[in-house]
Amino acid sequence: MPVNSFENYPMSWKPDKKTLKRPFYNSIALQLEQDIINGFLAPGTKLPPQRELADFLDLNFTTITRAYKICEIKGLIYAITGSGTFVAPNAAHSITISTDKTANSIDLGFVASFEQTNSIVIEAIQKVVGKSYLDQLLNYNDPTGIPHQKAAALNWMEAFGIKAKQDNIAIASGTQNALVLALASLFEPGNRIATDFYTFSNFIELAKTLHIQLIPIPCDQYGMLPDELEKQCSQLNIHGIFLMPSCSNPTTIMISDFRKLELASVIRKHRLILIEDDIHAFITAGVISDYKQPMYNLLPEQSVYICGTSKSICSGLRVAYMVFGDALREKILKAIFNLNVKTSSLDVEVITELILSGKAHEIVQQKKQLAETVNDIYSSYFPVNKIGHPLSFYRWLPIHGNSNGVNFEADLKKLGVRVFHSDRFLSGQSSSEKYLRIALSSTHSLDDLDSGLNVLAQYLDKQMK
Amino acid sequence: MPVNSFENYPMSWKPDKKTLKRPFYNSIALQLEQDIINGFLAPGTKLPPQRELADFLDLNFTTITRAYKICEIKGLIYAITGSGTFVAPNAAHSITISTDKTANSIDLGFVASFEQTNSIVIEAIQKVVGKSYLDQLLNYNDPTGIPHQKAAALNWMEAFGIKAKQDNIAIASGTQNALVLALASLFEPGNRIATDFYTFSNFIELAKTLHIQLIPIPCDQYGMLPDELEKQCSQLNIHGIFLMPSCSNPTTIMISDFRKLELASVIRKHRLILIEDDIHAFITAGVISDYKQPMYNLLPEQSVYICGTSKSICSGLRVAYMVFGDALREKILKAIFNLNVKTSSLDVEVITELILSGKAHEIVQQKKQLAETVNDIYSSYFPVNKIGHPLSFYRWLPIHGNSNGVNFEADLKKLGVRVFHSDRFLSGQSSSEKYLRIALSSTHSLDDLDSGLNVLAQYLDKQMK
DNA sequence: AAGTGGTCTAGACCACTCC
DNA sequence: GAGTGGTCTAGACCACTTC
Repeated sequence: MPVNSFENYPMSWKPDKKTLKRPFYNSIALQLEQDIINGFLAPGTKLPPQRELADFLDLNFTTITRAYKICEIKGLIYAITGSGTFVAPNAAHSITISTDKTANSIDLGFVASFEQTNSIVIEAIQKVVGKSYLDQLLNYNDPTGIPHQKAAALNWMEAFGIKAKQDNIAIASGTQNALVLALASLFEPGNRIATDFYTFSNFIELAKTLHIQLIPIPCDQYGMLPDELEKQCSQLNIHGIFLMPSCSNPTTIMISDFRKLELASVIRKHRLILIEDDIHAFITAGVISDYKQPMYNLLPEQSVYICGTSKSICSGLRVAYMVFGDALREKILKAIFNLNVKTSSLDVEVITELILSGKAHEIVQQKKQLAETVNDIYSSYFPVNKIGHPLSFYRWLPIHGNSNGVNFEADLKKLGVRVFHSDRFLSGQSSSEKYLRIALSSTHSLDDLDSGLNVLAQYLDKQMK
Repeated sequence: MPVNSFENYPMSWKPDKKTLKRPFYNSIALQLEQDIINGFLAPGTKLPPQRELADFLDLNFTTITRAYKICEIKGLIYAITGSGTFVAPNAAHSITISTDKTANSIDLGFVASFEQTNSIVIEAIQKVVGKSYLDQLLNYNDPTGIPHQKAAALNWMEAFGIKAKQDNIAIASGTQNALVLALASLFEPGNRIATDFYTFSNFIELAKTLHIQLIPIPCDQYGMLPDELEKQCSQLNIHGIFLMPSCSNPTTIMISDFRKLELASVIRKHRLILIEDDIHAFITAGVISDYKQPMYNLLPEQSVYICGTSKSICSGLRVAYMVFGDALREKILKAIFNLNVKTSSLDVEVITELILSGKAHEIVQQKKQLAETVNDIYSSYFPVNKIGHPLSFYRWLPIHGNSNGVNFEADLKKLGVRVFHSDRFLSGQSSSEKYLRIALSSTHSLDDLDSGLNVLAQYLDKQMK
C-alpha cells in the first residue's frame, strides 16, 4: 500500500492505475509508449524514479524496472545510473524528409543536386545502351558489382585518398541503402551509435527503425569533440560512430585533419565501428587546403566508408560505393544478398561510364561552379560565418527567438518557401540555439533561389522586431 | 549452494562456471549465444529448465530467466510455458543464397529466370533512352514511382486480380527490398511471423537480421493448414504471416482457392498482417484453372501484396510493386524514404515500357514455354508428383536416407552440380523428410540442364544402394 | 500430479551522479 | 550523502503442458 498520497506530488508521469492489466510490466510499458508517441511526454522529460513510481502504483520496483527496460530497448527512453530515466529525443514524431508534395513552393528544404548537369548523364546512358555486353547487365550475376565497375569505383575514390582491394568494396543502391546494410549487418537492436549533435533526419529515422540509439556528441568548428566522445564512451556501452567528415549534414562543418587523428584514437580505444559517410568528398578532397585523407585510412579494420554518387554525379541513379575492412566483409556481403539481392547493374554501368570517360569530373566541375554561384547569392542575403564548408549545397543559418520548429516551417510554407528547422536534425535533446538548414541546390532556377532567400530574409527580419 | 552433484547429470547445456562475470545474466546469455553460433547446441535442443540451471550454477533462477530472455529477444531460443526452452531453428549458421562464385559448376541451385529473354529488354532500354522526358528520370522526384509508372504497375497486376488506387501502391527495388520495407516498417524486433514449414532461405535470413521470429506451420497439398495456424496463434502472440500463394518457394505448392478463404478467416480473426509475395502470379493467374484471386483481395486492410518483376520480366532491373491497405500506407512510405530514398526511375521506366508496349507479355509467354520445356526434361529423369505447380522454375524432389545437408551439397558440388538441400529452407525444426530444390531456370543451356540432372540422378541412384 | 515458464514481491547491496 | 539505476536472492503463486 502506498504510504503517501501522491495527488499533489509533482510526478512527471502518472500512469492510469485503473487501466493496468496483468502482466503489469507490459501494461505499464505500453501506456508509457502511447504517452510518448502521443506527445504527452516531451523528449528529455525525466520520468519518475523506479521506486517512486512503484510506490505510486503500489507495485514492486522490479516490476517498474522491467517496464522501463522494454521501453529502453525500443529506444523510447534511456537511463543513466545516478541521474534518472529520460524520454529519448525524437521518440515521438517523424522527421522524415522526402521530395514528395513540394507542390508550388520554392524548395530550400530537400537538398537536391543541381539537376542541370543531367544532360551529360543522358549521353552516358546512350553510350551504355550501345555496349556489346549490355545483356550481361540484366541478370542476377555479380550482386556486389561487376569487376570493371569496382575498378571504376576504386579509380573514383582514389582522388579522395581511398586505396583498397576489390575484395574490400561492394556496390549498394545509394547512400541510404548502404547505411541500411551497414547498420543492419553490424549492429543489433539496442546498440548505441555516437553521432553529431545535429545529424541528418533520415539517418535519425533509420536508426529509429532499426532500434539503434543515437548518442549526440557536441562539436566545435573543427568537428566532433574527442573529450565529449570519450566521456560518453566511458559512461555508456557505445558500439559505433557515424561521421560525415568532408561536410557534415546539416552543419556544413568539416572535420580538420588534427581532429580526425584525435577522434580516431578514441574510436580505436573503445573499438567503435566507424560509419563514414563521405558523400561530400568531391567538394572537399583536393579543394580544401586542410584535407589530407578520409578517416577510413586511420581505422581500416573497423570502418565502413560509404561514397555515394547521388550528390556528386547523378541523384536518380541509385549508386553508392562501400569500402570495408576484412573483418566486416562477410557480414556486409551477407546483408547485400539478404536485403538487396543485388544492385541494378544498369545504373552502376552508367556511373561507371561517366567515371571512365572523364565526364563525371566534368559534372563535378559544373556542380562546384554552381555551388560557388549559389553560395554567393546566399551571402548577399545572409552573413557567411567562417565556420563550415565554402562550397556546401546547403547552409546552416542561426536564427533568434525560441520559436517552435513546426510553426516556423509552416509559416514559411504559407509564404511559398520550404525550409527545415534545426529541430528536425536533433539526434538528442533540444538546445536553446536554433538554426535553419537552407538548401541552395534544389530550386528550378537561380531566380527562384534569389526570391526564396528574399522571402526568407524578410520573414526573419520581421520576426526580429 | 547446489544440493546435488551435477557431474553425471544429463544436462543438455553446461555453461562454464569459472568464466562467468558480473552481471551474470549477461555473461550467461553471451556464453549461450556463442555455443549456439558455434554449433555446440543444435537447433531444437531443449535447454535445461531455468531452475535446474540456476541450481547448477548456484544462482537464483530469476537470473537465468533474465539470461534466457536476452537470447529469446535475439531469436536464438524460444520458450513454451509448460514444455521448456529450446534452441531456435537456423539460429546457428547462415543459409544465405547468392549467385556469387558458382564458378565451373552447373547451377541447379540459385533460381534465375531464363535470361534468354533479355534481348527484348534491350530493345525496351533503347526505346526508353529515346524518350523526351529521360532527364526527368534522373532526379530525386517521385520516390515511390512516377504516376504513369504506377499506372503501368496497376495495369500489369490487373491480370492477377489486383485492383487498387495509385495511393495504395508504391514501387520498390525488387522483391527482397520490398520485404525489407514491409518487415522493417510493420514489425518490431521480437515479433513473430507465421510461415510455411519450408520457405526461401533469404527470407529466413532477412527475418533473422531484423530479429523477427518465424513460426513454421505445416501444410498439405493445398497449402498451409488453417487448423495448425489457428493452434499456433492461440498459443503464441503472432503478429504476421508470410505466404507465396501462387507457387511457394521451395515447395512449388499453390494455395487453392478454398484454402485461401479458410486461411483468410484465421488471419482476420487474429489480426495478422499478411505479407503476400506473388512473384509467381504470372505463371498461375489465367494459367491454373483453380486460380481465382490473390489473398490481398480477401484482406486488403491488413495486407501487403508484393509483385516483383525479376522472375517474370527481367532479373537485373530491380523492380517490385507493393500494394497495401490505407492503414499501412504511412508506415510503408516512411520506410521507403528512410531506407531507399527512392527506387531508380530508369529501371522502373524500362519495365514500364515493356508492360505498356506489350513486350512484357511476350517475355512471359517465352518464359512459360521455356518452363514447360525444362519441366519436361526434368520429368524424363525424375517422377513428377501431382502436387505442386506444373510450370515452376524449380522442383522439390524428395530424397531418401538421412544424409547431412551440408555434405550432400558438397558431394554434388564436387561432381560439378550445385543444388540446395531442404535443410536450407527450414523455417523451423528439422523433419525426417528430406528434399532437394532443383532450379531449372539457371543453366546456360538446355544441354547443361540435361547433363546436370543426369549427374544428379546417378548420384541419387548410387546413394540408394 | 509433476514439470516448466512467467510474474510479482520484499529486500539487500553495489556503482554512479550530483550537490 | 542523498538520489538513482542495476543486479541478485529467496520465495510465492499462476498458467500451461505432458503424462
